[in-house]
Amino acid sequence: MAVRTRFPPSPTGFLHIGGARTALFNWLYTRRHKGRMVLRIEDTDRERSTEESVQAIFEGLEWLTLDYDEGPYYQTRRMNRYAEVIRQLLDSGWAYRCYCTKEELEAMREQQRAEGIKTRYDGRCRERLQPEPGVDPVVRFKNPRDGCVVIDDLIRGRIVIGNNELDDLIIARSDGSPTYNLTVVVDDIDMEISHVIRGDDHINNTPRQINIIKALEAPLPVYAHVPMILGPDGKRMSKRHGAVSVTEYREQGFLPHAVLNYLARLGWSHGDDELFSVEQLVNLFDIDAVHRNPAVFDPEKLLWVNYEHIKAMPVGELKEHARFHFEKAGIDIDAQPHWREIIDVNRERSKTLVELVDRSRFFCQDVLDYDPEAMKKHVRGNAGDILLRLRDRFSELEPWAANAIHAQVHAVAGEFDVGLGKVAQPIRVAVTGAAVSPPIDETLAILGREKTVERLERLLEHLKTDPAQASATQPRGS
RNA sequence: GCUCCCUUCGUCUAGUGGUGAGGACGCCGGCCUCUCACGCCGGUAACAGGGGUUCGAAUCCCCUAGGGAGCGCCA
Repeated sequence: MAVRTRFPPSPTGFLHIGGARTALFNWLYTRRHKGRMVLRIEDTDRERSTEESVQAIFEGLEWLTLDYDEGPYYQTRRMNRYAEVIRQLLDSGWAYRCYCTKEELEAMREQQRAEGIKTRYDGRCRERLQPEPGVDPVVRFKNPRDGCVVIDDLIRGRIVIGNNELDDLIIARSDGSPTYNLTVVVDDIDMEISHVIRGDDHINNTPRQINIIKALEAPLPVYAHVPMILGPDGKRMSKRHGAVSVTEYREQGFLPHAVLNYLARLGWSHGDDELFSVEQLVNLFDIDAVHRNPAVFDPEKLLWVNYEHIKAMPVGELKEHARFHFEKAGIDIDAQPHWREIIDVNRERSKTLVELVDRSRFFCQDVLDYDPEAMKKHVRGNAGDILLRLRDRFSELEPWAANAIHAQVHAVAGEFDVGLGKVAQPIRVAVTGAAVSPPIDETLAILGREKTVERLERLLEHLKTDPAQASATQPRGS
């Protein structure tokens, strides 16, 4: 059987992490089985659907590099088709008009709750012969009363639901517009969907949809219900759990393939393996290895996966992904002659691209002010003398390379009879404005002689004009 | 309330009748060390509970408990 899947978001918000995983599973399954995936925008809720959401979904999918083979189809453009099917169901006796008012239905549910039974429509309009004047009727599907529906779910196994648990659901509103359970069935049939892979919050809808498909005498797709992603509180992921919009992860400096890697491992595994490229995912993923139980989203582990991807990615590619973040920081990374070294030296200490940019900043931009804490801690005592000596040595150092710089730093430490920290830390403050950088010799080598000397001098100047700081001319302990 | 689904370390998971229950993230020690980070070594920590079946159950069955989802003229 040719595999045809679909990803059917409703454009009532951004593409969130749960939807992204559903899209991913569909995509992986489709690619793995050389099938075709269709994108379908389920926008029949005119009240809540927005064009911005449609764009956000496209953007999210594109960022994640999840492409599709057909579509996007819009349900709002298929209204005539739904009307036709509703007509057909009415004509064949599989559907009927219901004139119950909302008040009447609410009273019925109230009654049922009081009796402790499942709230559902009791089918009271099934036998109605005369229309109720002044009421625009809805159309209900006449669900079978006997027998049961069997779902052979690829993930859950066999699920059996008695028809007596189901009620006559509304397939057309009183304004004639179709509802979800009708449109999804019609579309899946028309688009010849072979595999329905969706969140398990849809399990309860599946038997109803199967009954409609049967009434339409169409072939049934294979179902696979994937477990939900839960927030740290064990509840279903939602807006209040923070960054759930996929594009938010881009903002925070995640690599799209790292997000995919992490998402795939939520509910799916391949032995003890943790890190996968997208290509490996496509080759290894299979739907029956997906678990039945829901998974809690762990931001810490996502960070780690991201870090591993940052380390493994070719530097040129990494630069392209980081460009967005460099630009936000006002840095033209392409203008940096040593961009390659800057990225390489920082990537292995950065869990996100935002952090990579932060750590790269001082290489690309002038140091304008000094962290007071760092000044207090490292630029004191004879630090000024040390910096002065360093400035002199560096000015004529040849060649300007990490090992030569290393030797000078050691030599100066020896001359002043201090530990390496007493030399390296003041340099860091001068060169970065704070107390953190890669190894000082590499850092200076990349920075270049000119900027190094310049920044040493600038800090020396700063010390002269700031009497609060320890001065180069004052002996220690005075 | 009713229906459906789920249940191995805090989290993600390996495990399909015989394991000292393994890995990963995190966390805690130690080593390394010019800061940060890495790396290395070590440690903490789980089969929800109760009944069966079996020579033997994390693995099979039942019950209980807990969690999740659904019960719309939303999708």
